[in-house]
Amino acid sequence: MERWRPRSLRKDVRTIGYHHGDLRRTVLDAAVDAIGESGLDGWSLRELARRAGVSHAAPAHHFGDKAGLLTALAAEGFDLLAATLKQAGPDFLEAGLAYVRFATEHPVHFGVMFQPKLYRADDDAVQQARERAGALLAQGARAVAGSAAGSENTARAGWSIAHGFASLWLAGALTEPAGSDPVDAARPVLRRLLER
Amino acid sequence: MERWRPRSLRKDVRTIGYHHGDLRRTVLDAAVDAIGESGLDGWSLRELARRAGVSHAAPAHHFGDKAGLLTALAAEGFDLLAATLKQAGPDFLEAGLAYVRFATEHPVHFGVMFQPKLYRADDDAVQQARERAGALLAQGARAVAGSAAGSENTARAGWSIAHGFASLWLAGALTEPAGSDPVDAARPVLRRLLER
DNA sequence: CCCTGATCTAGTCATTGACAAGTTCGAGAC
DNA sequence: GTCTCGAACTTGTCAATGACTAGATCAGGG
Repeated sequence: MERWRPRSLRKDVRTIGYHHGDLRRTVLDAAVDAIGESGLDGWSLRELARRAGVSHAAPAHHFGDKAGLLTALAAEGFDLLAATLKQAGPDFLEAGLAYVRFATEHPVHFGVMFQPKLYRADDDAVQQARERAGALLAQGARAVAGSAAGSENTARAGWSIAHGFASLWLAGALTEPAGSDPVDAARPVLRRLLER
Repeated sequence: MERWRPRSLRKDVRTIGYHHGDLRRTVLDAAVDAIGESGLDGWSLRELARRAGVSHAAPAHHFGDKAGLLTALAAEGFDLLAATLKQAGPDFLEAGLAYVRFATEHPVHFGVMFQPKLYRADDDAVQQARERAGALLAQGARAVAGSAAGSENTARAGWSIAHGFASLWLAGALTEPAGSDPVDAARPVLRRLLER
């Protein structure tokens, strides 16, 4: 976009000089935007660099390579999910709705998180964040399972129905309930696991 | 791999001459293999061409571009899903298990199908195949929903739990039930939607 | 025998991911 | 104040890729 200028002339504009200030954050946000617009294939590290106004190799310093950037995205996603679940509390229905809310509010993170082949799933930050979110998920699952026999399967059922609804919604497969709020649409569906 | 040879010398090996015979099928299969091995990013049209032993531009003739190939894959996937559901019959549990079986037996197709941004979802072949599969899905859903009020939501719950279980299994998120058969693992989970 | 359309080859160009080497800059040591 | 050092970023480069164009080959019908 903007032509390169000598350092001295650039200093005046914010802190955008040789040191960007928070390039990592900026590139990460640009990636979310780009992927959200064009899908998981419609972006490149170089494009993100252009959006951020830095050289084509700058992002590599922070993320190494493309997989590294997606790894960071996944880790951030699990952290966001953990935060959302924590806020929802231990009730199953609330946890499930929070899960759906997270997925629809952060569709790019959600999409990356559950495609381990896209990133380095064995990364430390990812694993730790995943465990934090997993613990909170288990908590919500226990609420519906109680301590009855087969509680494992009930927990899996809870996770599956929330995850499935969110995935199908994001895929545009549930167009019939119209463009209403996904969380409202999810409520009566998730309830089916409780009532009968 | 193999050097180019005049037509006369190549004819002896199968029907691999200027006309491959069934390049479309071959490339499609190669794509499934490649994506299965390296994920949705780890393949290229040129690599598929090399695997098939044709020039780097040959696949483009059949699919146009990368998205065209994935479009063909998605259409094939919906057809395969329809066939699997048809075989399972109208019972909800059987349909759900068939859904899971399809996803785990054709993980690449499944993964592509529900990421519309990767391909041309408005393609005719895709839409028709999607509708065929959708009709059979609705049939299985009706089995659990009956004609009660809120049957729409019950149907969505059925689809969600099957889709969610399949997705999580493929993502490696359900490692705890060990490497057992995914369909066996799904049975008690799907049942939770029926019993209580 | 030739014509036509489908299939595939060959050549090209801008773009990309990844890497190597050099430059700038901030912060702490002295 | 100056020196040093490491982190942040730039510049340059290369093989690989997607997409496009033009041309070659082949099969079948007239």
